[in-house]
Parts: sequence; C-alpha cells; structure tokens
Amino acid sequence: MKNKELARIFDEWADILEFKGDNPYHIRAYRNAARIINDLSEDIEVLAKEGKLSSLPGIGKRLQAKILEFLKTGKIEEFEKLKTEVPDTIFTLLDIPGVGPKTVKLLYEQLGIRSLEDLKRAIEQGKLYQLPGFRQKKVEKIRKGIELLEKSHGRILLGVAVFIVDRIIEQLKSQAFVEHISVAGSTRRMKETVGDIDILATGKNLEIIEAFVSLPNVKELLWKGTKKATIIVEEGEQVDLRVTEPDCYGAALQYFTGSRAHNIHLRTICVKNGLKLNEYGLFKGEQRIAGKTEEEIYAALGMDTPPPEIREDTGEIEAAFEHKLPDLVELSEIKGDLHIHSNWSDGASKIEDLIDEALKRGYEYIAITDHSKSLKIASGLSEEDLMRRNYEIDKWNEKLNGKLVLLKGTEVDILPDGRLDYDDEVLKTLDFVVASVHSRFNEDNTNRILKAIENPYVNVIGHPTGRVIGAREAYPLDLEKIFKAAAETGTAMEINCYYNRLDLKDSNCRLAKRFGVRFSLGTDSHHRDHMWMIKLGVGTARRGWVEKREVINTLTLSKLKDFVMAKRKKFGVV
DNA sequence: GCCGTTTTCGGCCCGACTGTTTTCAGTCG
Repeated sequence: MKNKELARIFDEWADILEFKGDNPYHIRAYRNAARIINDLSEDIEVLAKEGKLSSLPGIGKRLQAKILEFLKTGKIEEFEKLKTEVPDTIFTLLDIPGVGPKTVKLLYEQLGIRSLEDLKRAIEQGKLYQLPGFRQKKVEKIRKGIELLEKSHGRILLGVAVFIVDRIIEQLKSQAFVEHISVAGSTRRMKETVGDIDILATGKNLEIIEAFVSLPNVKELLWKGTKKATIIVEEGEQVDLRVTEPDCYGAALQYFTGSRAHNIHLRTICVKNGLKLNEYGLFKGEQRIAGKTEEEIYAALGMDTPPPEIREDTGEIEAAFEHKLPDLVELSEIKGDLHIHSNWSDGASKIEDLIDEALKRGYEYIAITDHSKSLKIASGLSEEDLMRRNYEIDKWNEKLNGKLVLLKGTEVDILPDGRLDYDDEVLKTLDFVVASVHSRFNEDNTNRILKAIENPYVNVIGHPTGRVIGAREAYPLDLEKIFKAAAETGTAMEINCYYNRLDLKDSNCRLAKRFGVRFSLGTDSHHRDHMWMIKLGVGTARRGWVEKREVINTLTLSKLKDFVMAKRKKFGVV
C-alpha cells in the first residue's frame, strides 16, 4: 500500500511551498490531500485502478495526475525538482514548536542555517540577534522549543492519555464548584496517539483552576491564569485545562474536540448559510443562536450530532445531515472480554482475581485465553496443563453458578507454516479460540492467517496485523483477502484493546466492515488491572464506524456460543 | 489546487497568543 508514502510526499510538498511563501490556499490543498490519503482505508492503488480517484473529496484533476504519476513511476517529476530548490533539513526545523516556515526561511537565507545543530550553534553565538524582529524572548522561545523537541518522545499513546484524564476528571467532577468537566481534543476522539491532553470545564473559574494545579499527581506547574492552566503530571505528560462560560460550554467542547478538518468543513457550511461558528457559539450576525451544548449547535445546523470518535471529516458530516449516522457500539453494550491471560501462562493474575474484576465490570462472561505450548517465552501451556487449567475453570463455573461464565479459551499460536499449535482434537474441547501470529514479523503472513481462518475451531484472529504502536510496523498482509475469508467462514477479527496495539486499527476496521467482517474485542490483559483497556478498543471500533451488531462481545452468552458453533457446523465438524 | 441548487471565477474557517509591533506578522490549535 502506497498511501502513507503519497501522503508524506504531499505533506512535504506543502512544507516546501510554505517555505517558499506560496499561496496559502494552494498549500492547504496539498495538506488536505495528504490528510485524505493518510486517512483512507482503501489502497489508493486499487482506487486508481478502478478509476475512483475523482470520488475523493479535495483531490482534483491536477492532484489525480500527480498520484497516477507516482503510482506508475514511483516518483513525481515536479516534486523531485521542487525538492532540489530547498535544503532538505527544513523539515526538521519545522518540527520545532514555535518555529514555522517564515522563520525557517529567514534562518536559512540570512544565516545559512540548515539543521538543528546549525541552529543551536547560532543561538549560542548570539547570531540570531542579527535578524530583524529577534530579541531575547523570541530567541529564548526557540531555544526552549528545541529542548522540548529533543526530549519529547513524540505523541502520547491513547491509553496513557485516557488513564491520566480519567484520574483527573474523577478527582475534580464531584467538587461543588465544577459544573461540567470533559476531556476534549484527540483524546476525546480516541485517536490512537494524541498530541496533548485537553480538559474543558465550566463553573467557578478560580476555584477550578486552583484545584487542578493542586492535584496530588502534579509534578510541575507550567502556567496558571484565570481561564487556563497547564501542568505536567507525574507521568511526565502535559495537561491543559480551560475553563469557559456555561453559555458557550458546548461550543467550546465542539471547538476543542475537533478534528481540525471536521471543524473547517463545519464552518464552511456555516458561512454558506450566513452563520458564524467559533468557540463561543453559533452566531447569526451578532446574535448567538446556539452554544450551550454540542447537540444544540449541530441541531441548529439541521444535523444530528456525530459522535466525537468519527469527527474526522470522512463522511460523518454528510451522514449527520442525512440522519444516517452509524449506531456505534458502546462500552455499556460489551458483555465480556474475549482475550485474557491468567497465571497459568504468562499472566500475573490468578483466575480468582480475573473473576473479581469481571464481576466489578458487570460482565456476563470472559474468555481465559492462555498461550499455547510453542510460545515458551510466554509459558505456553502443554496439552496436559491446558486440561488441568480447564478443570480449574470448570470448578469456578460451578461455584459462580451463572453469575459469570468463564469460557475455556486459548490464544493458540499460528505456526510458521500456518498450522496451529494444538491439534483439532484439543481445540474442539475449548469454548473459544483466538489464533495469533507471534513470529516472523517481517514476512508476509497472509497465507498463514488464511490457513488459520480455514480451521473450523478458530473463532478470532488475534492482533491481526501484529503492529505495536511506535515500536513495530504491521507485517505485510493482504487484508482484503483476509477480511473476505473471515467474513465467509464466520471468523471474527480482533480489535486488540491493549494500549500499545489497538490492532485492528480504526481505518482497518472500517475496511473490514465493508466485507461484512465481525469484530471481537479483547484486552489481551496479563493482569486484572489491564482489563480497563476495553474502552480503548471500543473507542477504536467507534473510530472505525463499527456498530453494535458487528461486535460479538455484545452478544448474550448463548448467542456467542451459537457464533462459535455456526462455524463448526459450516465446516461439518459437529 | 479545489470547488460550485447563488459561482467555471473568485472565493477558500476562526480566533488567541506572543513578541514585537505602535497596528502587525507569525504560529498554533
């Protein structure tokens, strides 16, 4: 798939044009194209072959020609030429917070600065003061920006952000001076990584801000004003709190939730209707016609309210106008966790503790899916140990008497040749089978997975692409082939909820949906304290427009068993 | 460069903050 590569080219193209001081609308067109292509769930090469490029919003004749040129030749002549006109290190300098294209251009032209090292040296030597408009504060800001860039480990994983935000909101929401409080930004949209953590509140400004900066987990106070404060929490992440007036709380929440692309599209619609939308409300002339809640604003525009997770301008605005928004799966509809490890393999919690946690969560069932024998590193279970573990599960189920049901499961290894790590004779004794790839991460694993899908006892393919966010790329896969086979055989695709996996990811969920695939949510917990991550998986599913009926965890226990048996029947093994 | 039940040309989202400006430019979200 060449989507990412193309998106990067158009983004760099926009950087270069900005550096050159080109028409801003021209630049926006490239940025927009980069975003559209990056968010695409389909392979752009396939779209091109089918002649569907023109169906992409924001991709006109000229960009289409460039895309086709790239797909055909592997490069775009005009871009190659453009790149020779600017120093290639400008991209690094643009990453410094507070430094934009105008500054980079000035630094390059006046002082010949081409790299971070050049810039650091120039600051030390006081050379920046030679530049027009550069005095102490501006130079200091750049110096701090470099420091920030060098120590920032990039974006924050969603799971980390959610963990921090949940704790802060829990600590503040019960206070009398807090009227409303909510997470905003990409954390509210449940994006797999987030830039910074935003919280929005309304109530008594000064008291809220004071309470926020005095929370027990605050490591450092960066800024405190009457409407805004910024702290660093003990995890080392920055958290912003804004306090707003109650009358514009909805407008502020809408505004700060984004996405940027969603908001731009929405405001374009407002302008066409003679309205103006900003963080204070929806205005007709001087008069505010909505702003207290998000619903009020969207309703005033004649729309349903798109759930935050899908506000990415990928069709949700059109769907909201047509009253055809998807009925997204909700956390409260999840009846159980379908991927959990106990201390029989490499989990840290005893089955007893997992039961306790599951009961707290109000689950109807959980699947205990310990590793299989070949995964020695994870204490995979021999057939004998598996039987002994199953015996323990039976005992617990008797004791629980239906209050909660433990499914006898496994996360069976898909071996390099596609065979499974247990024989069918063993698998048939289990209630629920997740099959996963745990080796050869650099090879194309399509055939391995297809073979596992063809096994009548495999109910779910675990973490299907093998990616680990920020650490390991997905292995090469023909996802369309896999999704097709999964849908045909009645095999679910996992949305692994563990915070550094989220696999399938949002765009792949949306692709899988088109093939009629069903999804299984599993936290891959190795400790009872991991089971909260189910909400990360629900968020990912929602971002992929996944509906309740498409998620097997929303089934009652008996329907879930039907799901398992349906595949066995289809293959004639029962 | 894109786009059009007002337009194939002339528009293209909106505001805050910062530093330096004494009316604004650059950057950011």
